[in-house]
Amino acid sequence: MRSDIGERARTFTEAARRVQIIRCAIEALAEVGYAGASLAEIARRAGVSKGVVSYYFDGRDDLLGHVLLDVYTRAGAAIAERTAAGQDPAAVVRGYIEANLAFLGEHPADVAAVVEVAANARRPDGSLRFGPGGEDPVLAHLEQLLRDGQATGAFGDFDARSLAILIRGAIDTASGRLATDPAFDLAAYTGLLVSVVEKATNALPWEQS
Amino acid sequence: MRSDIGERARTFTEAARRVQIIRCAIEALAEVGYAGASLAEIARRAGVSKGVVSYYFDGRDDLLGHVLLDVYTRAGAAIAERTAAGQDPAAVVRGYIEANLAFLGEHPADVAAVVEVAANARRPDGSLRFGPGGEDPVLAHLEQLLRDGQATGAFGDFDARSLAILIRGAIDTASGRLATDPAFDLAAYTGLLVSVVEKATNALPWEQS
Amino acid sequence: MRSDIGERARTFTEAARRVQIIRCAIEALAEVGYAGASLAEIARRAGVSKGVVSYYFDGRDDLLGHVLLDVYTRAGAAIAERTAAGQDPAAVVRGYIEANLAFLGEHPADVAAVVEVAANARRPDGSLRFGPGGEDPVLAHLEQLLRDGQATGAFGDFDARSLAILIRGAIDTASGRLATDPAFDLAAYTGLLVSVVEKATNALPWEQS
Amino acid sequence: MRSDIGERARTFTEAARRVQIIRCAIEALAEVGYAGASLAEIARRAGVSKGVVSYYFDGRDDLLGHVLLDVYTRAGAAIAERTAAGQDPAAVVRGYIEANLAFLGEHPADVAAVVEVAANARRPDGSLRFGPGGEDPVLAHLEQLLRDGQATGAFGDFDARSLAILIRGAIDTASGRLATDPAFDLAAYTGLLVSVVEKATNALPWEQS
DNA sequence: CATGAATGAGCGTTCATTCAT
DNA sequence: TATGAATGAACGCTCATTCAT
Repeated sequence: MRSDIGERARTFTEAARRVQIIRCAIEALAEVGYAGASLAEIARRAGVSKGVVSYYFDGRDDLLGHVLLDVYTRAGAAIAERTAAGQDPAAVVRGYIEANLAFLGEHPADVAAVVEVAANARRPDGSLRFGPGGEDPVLAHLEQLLRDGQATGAFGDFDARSLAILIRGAIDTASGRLATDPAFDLAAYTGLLVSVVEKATNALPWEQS
Repeated sequence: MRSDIGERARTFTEAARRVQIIRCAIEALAEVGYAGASLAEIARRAGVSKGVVSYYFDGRDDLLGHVLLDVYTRAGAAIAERTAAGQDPAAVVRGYIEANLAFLGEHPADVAAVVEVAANARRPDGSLRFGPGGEDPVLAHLEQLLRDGQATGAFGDFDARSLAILIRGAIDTASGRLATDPAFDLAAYTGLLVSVVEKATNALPWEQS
Repeated sequence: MRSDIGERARTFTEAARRVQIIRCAIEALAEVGYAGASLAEIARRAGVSKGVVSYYFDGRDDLLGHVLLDVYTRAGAAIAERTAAGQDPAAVVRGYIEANLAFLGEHPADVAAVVEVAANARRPDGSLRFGPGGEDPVLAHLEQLLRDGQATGAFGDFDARSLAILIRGAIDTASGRLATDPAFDLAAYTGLLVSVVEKATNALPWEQS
Repeated sequence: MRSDIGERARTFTEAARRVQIIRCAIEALAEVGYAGASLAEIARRAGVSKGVVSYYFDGRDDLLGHVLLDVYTRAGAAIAERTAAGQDPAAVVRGYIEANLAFLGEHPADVAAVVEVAANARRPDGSLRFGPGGEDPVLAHLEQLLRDGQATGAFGDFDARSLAILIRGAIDTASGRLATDPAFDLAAYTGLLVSVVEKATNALPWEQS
């Protein structure tokens, strides 16, 4: 069987196996890193033979791509809840940040796994396989949230692209911090980032609520 | 020949070879990543045989450690210039950010190489070799700059540790951005980050709630 | 697959492969020596790829350890038959010598392989891995056979340890002789050694000064 | 310069260098074994560069051949003293054994080095380079001493070749014993071996002096 | 004479992948 | 479906040897 992304899994059993393998891949990536997460290591954690992994996925790269897809899907759903239309832009951006960091706090291994794959998976020519090639939908999404606020006049006149990059950087760095620094205070960090972004987006800093 | 860090290089020729190899290692790390930067690849770029690299360095780990040391040394010197004592804290922090991002703009491959090594080099037990274990001097340094401002009253009352993490995240993300996004405007980003940090550290948010 | 010594082989196929590889390793050790018996050479003789050897054994050291174990087990069984309890001590010692030299004559490559491994396998610190460290059970066993004879009065008063060393030296040297000297007469040598040892252990050297 | 064995060394300095290197090679062989005694290790012990060793000897094999030659020469001289013509055969054989074991006791490293080289140095085709090919002068010498005794009637009727092999085996094994067993009593062993050989060679065992 | 820079072949090992069962 | 046997390529590394200086 080949894993045609986007095609519905044939059976429940099959889907469950795939999920199980993806979960074990995430565990391995988070604990022993990209190079350490060999097929043998992932299979060992899943309690199956190496062949099974090759059977359900079209090789290691395909499996790691599904790790990305899986985590992005779940994180995206959690974030979408907090950035639903109809709210005022400031609340949307605040919700975006809080949802991102909350997901991080609840699923640190998932995020760590995504970071490992995104930073290391490469094509044979050496270029990043999942690198921000061209568009980067994650960044574009956040940038759009900021532009929405500017369009309605709720936000001031700042460089939306740059601020989006800054926010993503501030969010992404928290993953590594969480993994290695037991003293890291995620709640305090969330509060600070929200506060900083509010100041940065405020249309009238001197009359901030 | 062994690479006794801190010991004076025996000859000019030797030092030159070591620098050349380090430069090629940086190039390889930036272009094809940690796993792709094999001894063979580095040797190929240097136009020498694999044995030469083992001759000048005590193995791959030692070479990559020297890559870190080399870049940190040069970046640290550039940053130290802009954060010299005697200035007011706001200028120091601004200088810190500008120096970091300027180094990034001038030496993107060096920074990318450091990121590759720091994110991937692991000990035999699987733990990150250069990971922020315990103290993280880079972060502690920035945190201290912020605390200095708070101590003098130049800065307000914020969580210095969290802001330091935020700033480092905003700086570090710029490396990946620069490497993959040709439209990335480093100057605009620098300006925005400086402005955001100024607002975050401002001692007198007098209209703020 | 790991080679858990003492654990039952999982399948018949696996056990057969392991035996085949051990046999080829013995052949290689006997013919081209310790350094020449590389994984590639052993794999070549077995008609498989290098990876197979690593698959069935936990590296070269583990394989060579199993060579020792395998030969010792078979030789030990052959010797035990001839040194069964209940016989008089002189018969036991004679049986010991004859069984050793008979095994040598029937399995010269096996013994040569053991000699290669025992003489050359070293720990990372340089010390012999299978060297007579501390007790040397082979020597101790023979020494005990001699002491048993002394205890019953069947043997005279000689230095049992020294005679054991002498006998082992006389046995071990026959391996190299057999391998390189086509004129070596094993039967005559066995007869002489038995005769010499009988004189040395004789309880009644009544005409002796 | 090439080391044409048998040609007189050009200068005193040169000869001294060669002796120094041979001495260090012996040391290395005795301490870290055949594989561990690399050119680099030998050069390190001699306090010179690797090139020097290659300069004074025609490669590693040539150097190790000279190690053999050097030790054999010195041991042979010591043995010759004790086996001078004109003595009765029993004294000659006794002298041979005592001289061998005395040399071993006084120069254990030299003998250990010889054992390492003789057991491991091989030709490209895998055959032993210094193995007892064809004649084995050492063994033939001892065999002749025994035959001399038989010819004069001093010794009885035994298989001289076999007894020579036995004696050599008993002597050679003492080297390994001495190196690894601190409790080994060389004097006692020498006494036992001499006594055993006297019994074995005695023309009239029941009238032994 | 002596050095040390450099090579190139071979080492043991790992691992993604394939495939017969 | 699932296994595990097997491959083959690449890895980091060591070492005897060569050679310009």
